[in-house]
Amino acid sequence: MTVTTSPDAGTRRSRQRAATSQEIKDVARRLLVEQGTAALSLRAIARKMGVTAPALYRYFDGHEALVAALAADFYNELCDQMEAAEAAVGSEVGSEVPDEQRAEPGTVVAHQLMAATIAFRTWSVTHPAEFSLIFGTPIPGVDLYDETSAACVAGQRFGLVFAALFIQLWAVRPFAVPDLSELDPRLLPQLEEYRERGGVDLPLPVVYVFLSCWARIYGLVTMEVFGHLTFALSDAEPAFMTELFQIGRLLGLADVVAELA
Amino acid sequence: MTVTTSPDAGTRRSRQRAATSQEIKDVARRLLVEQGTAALSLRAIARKMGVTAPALYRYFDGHEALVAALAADFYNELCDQMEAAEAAVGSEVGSEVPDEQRAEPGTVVAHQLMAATIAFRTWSVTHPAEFSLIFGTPIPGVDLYDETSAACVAGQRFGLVFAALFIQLWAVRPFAVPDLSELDPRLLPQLEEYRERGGVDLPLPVVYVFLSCWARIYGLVTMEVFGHLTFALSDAEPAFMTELFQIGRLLGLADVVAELA
DNA sequence: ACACTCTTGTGAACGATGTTTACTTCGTGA
DNA sequence: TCACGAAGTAAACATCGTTCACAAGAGTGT
Repeated sequence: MTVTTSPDAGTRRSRQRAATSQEIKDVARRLLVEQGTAALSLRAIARKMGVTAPALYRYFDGHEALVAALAADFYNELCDQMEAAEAAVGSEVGSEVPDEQRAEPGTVVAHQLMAATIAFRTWSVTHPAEFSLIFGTPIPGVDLYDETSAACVAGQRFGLVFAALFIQLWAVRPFAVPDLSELDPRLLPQLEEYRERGGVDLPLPVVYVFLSCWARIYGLVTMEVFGHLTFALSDAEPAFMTELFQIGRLLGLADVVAELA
Repeated sequence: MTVTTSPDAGTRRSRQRAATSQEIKDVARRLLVEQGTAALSLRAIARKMGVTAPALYRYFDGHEALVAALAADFYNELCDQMEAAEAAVGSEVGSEVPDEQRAEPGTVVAHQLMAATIAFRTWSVTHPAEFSLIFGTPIPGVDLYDETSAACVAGQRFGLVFAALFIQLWAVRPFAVPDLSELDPRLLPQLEEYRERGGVDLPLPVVYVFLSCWARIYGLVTMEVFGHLTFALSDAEPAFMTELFQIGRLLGLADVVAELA
């Protein structure tokens, strides 16, 4: 019934079990990618595996549980991609020119933030089905943001990837932010609570700018993936880069933007 | 087979037909709202209407056609709401103070733009199921943005509500926009084509700002409706208003924002 | 008034789906 | 060795969209 999350601990049975569990998710993902959300059916998965549908209930509590597990995996894969892009920039930029010779401090962090954002879009655009599962319309009956859900912690990890870079950037290279008076008074306690609970240790206006930037990126990428931008643009990548650079300028990264453009 | 779009033209049979067609959509919507996307099934609709499922095929080509028709209706309802809000502001503000006495020209248009945007969010938040259908994950098998689809022209109408206000605002009260050099070169021809085909007669940077603003609004509202913002905010309305005002300032409407805040 | 046509609706059926239940088979740990 | 528990199966139930042949009815032309 309950999915044993044991990694590969001993008892060869559990290893077999984990392998089968993984195979189910692999087949499910292949079906999802190749034939769309509608093809993500237990029976189809079972058929592809040469097994009957009820057998899958030994590994997942049902269809929605499997979807939730997939979502968690996708979240983590996306985070991995973003962190990989971040790490790559770190070595590249860092090795080319010693940090002391740079005109501005925090250039590496800025590049990492850009790279992570680009990686977010790249993964999303190249994995539209997976993206839809985690960022699209909530699947009826699947509370992705429920506690006790693996997808929930994965989602929080995702949030922290951006947040950590933002915090670093602010620490090493603060930028202009709106005045507190420009923020809706009712927003402040919410930001305050998020700062504490989410571990985003920043001044409130910076927290707002962070959320605002994330919403801009999310909006643009979501529109692109869902085809809600085709009414205006045939290829959304240039628009994304333009928007990213505009955000960069907003964060006082004009030099980094000029370097990348 | 084909849905007769005749309003209520003569032949009492077609009136009856239109009424039944409307009842189907009404029942479908009630099911959608009360029980979610999954409950939007032909059989459930038929059951509620005291009729068998195949009867519905006399009115709609199938499940996806019904969904597309609903989407078109929702689009139009949303547009109506936005235009109503726009019209209300026009009379209010216009009657209070004669336009010549205002400090800045175009204040009415600015208020209308704000009101329409707020109306967009209000409708979206109070109609999450309907919103999901038109702005969420594309339903597999339903090309909402296919030509020949009623939803397509409704979608274009929606785009024009914002665009028209933007054009008016720019005409009467131009604002600061990014330099052409800040736009990705590959973006320019796309903007140019959209300007012509979409009838958005504006300088290219203004077209970009328009799309950027729309993406920001879309992103924030989508995140709110889909619950992708709950990780940080318990009530997204203050954040929305803050973002809206920030956009207003970006469009040189600091006075209007101050007035509304 | 009659017959004819076209519309509307029905019932049965087909192939899918998720899920539950009882039953079998078989590996593994004591 | 042997019993326990895990893994898998077959059958069944309730759904779903969709198609088909057919019956009843309204509307119409003569």
